[in-house]
Amino acid sequence: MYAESVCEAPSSAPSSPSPAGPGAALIPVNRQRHVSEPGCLSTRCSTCSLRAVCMPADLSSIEIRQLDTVVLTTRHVRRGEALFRAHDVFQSLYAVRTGSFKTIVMHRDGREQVIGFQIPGEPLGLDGVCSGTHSCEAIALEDSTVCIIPFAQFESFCRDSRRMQHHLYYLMSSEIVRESSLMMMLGTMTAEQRLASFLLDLAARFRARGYSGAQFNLKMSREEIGCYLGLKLETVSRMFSRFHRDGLVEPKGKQIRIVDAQALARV
Amino acid sequence: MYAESVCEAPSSAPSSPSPAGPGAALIPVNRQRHVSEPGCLSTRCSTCSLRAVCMPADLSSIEIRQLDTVVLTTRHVRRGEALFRAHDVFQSLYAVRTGSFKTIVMHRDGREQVIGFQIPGEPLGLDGVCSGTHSCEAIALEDSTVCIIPFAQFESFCRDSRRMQHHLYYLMSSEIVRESSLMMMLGTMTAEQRLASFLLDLAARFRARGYSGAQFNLKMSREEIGCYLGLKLETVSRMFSRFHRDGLVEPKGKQIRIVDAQALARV
DNA sequence: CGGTTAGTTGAGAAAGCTCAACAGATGTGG
DNA sequence: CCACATCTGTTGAGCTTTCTCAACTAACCG
Repeated sequence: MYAESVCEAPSSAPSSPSPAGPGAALIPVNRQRHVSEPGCLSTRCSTCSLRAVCMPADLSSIEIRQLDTVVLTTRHVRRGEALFRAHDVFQSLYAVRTGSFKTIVMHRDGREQVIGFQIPGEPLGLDGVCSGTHSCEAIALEDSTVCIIPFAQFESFCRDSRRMQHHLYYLMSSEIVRESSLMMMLGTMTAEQRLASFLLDLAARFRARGYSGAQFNLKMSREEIGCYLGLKLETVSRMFSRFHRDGLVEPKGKQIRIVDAQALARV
Repeated sequence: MYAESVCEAPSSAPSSPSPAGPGAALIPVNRQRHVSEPGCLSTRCSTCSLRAVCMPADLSSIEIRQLDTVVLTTRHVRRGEALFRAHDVFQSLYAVRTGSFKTIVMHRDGREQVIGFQIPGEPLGLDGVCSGTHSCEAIALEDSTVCIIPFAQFESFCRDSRRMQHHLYYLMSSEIVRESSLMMMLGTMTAEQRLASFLLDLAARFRARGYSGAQFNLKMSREEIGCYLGLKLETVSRMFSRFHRDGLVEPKGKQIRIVDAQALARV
């Protein structure tokens, strides 16, 4: 996890054996026995503390109960493993429960571009809806868990619930807007500005989840950051050093402390 | 228009007076009187030759009739004018009928990034769904016409028709995928490769509409192309010259002839 | 027809890349 | 628990690509 104070399976998860093999990593969740620990993620949407991030705020209790019947399973993905790969058949959307992912698109010549980093509460797999196969791949940056949202069931739920319907539109349109502003970054910004806006974006997302926006752990390498920002890892490293020298950020390897967010925004 | 052989209001449109002032450019279409000319765009979806590009292929006749009751109006946008601007309230999706558009996102400091060029049959406005206001703006590259798809009505139509519902998902997800591959381009390609893939993409889209993929008119300036590709206009111009010298493309100003598409794909 | 805009080309500057050396962190097996 | 290997990150030097600025030409418009 990025922040220290998160309660579910923290760094013990990496060493604990995955309940299912890498081939069949679907783990059914017992919906009756599992009771959410205080302040923790539940295995059901109805009691999950991330629901506010992941689902619309104004669901009725009936809708929430119905949601529990759609989102029945979770899946663990070990660090470095893929949740899905390009050309995999699209069957489900996913929501990050714990851990984090990168999504990448691959050019035929092997070049890859990281198109996003996903942290808890964020959706994965929306790219698969249009063609029935995924166009990008999602790789876990650390041992992670996702909720599985089978698309067929979710769709029929959406036909019943206008709010859910809207939420699905919302998710897809948000992804469109997110990617637009990323294109703006790639097309018009200097290396310095790209890294600054990356850090501020991450900070805002952590803050929205109740974590510190001023201090967090990057789970991705300098190379992955570069791949996301359209830069080489050396350039990313240099920019971190520059921010450090100028008193904007205190990077200790992957541990980042944002010292002067205003200045970072002005870069 | 890009291709010469398109029948509806060709280059006469620019000089013909807009039926409504620039402020209130909504033009009601009389659904009964207007009959589609042979091979031409109709003012109704049921008889529109672009429907195959714009809507799902397998609509029932009932659905098509219902579509006619949703898409009632078109709007003319003069060259350089905006169909919508950032922060405008989102009310409708649009489909380009004639002409072409660019969509741009603006940074607060005035920098702008072109995030797409839209030609007939392509959707506009999907960015507005998530927040209720548009995040980008759509500017006509030439005198153009769009079909107006009021989102509220379209949504309720989608609740009745699973095919339309799917199509809306399809449109949004396609936009996500399109933007991903654009990010790949901006993040990993050289100037030469960017221009090559831009030309090949345009060619494919024209071909899909029955126009020549080997020869077409660019309605956008070198500067706008640069803004899309994350390059300066001089660089775009130099790359055109290089392609010309190498016998890949014959550019005569805005008139482009692709001589060696294979080589272009190999760049 | 003259003024304006769009496109081309050249020369020099700058940002970011490549290659290389090195330092720290991490992990592994003895 | 240490030694070694590996991986990740930092820094420097020189190079490449693209940008900037400028001059010039072509196309377009009133």
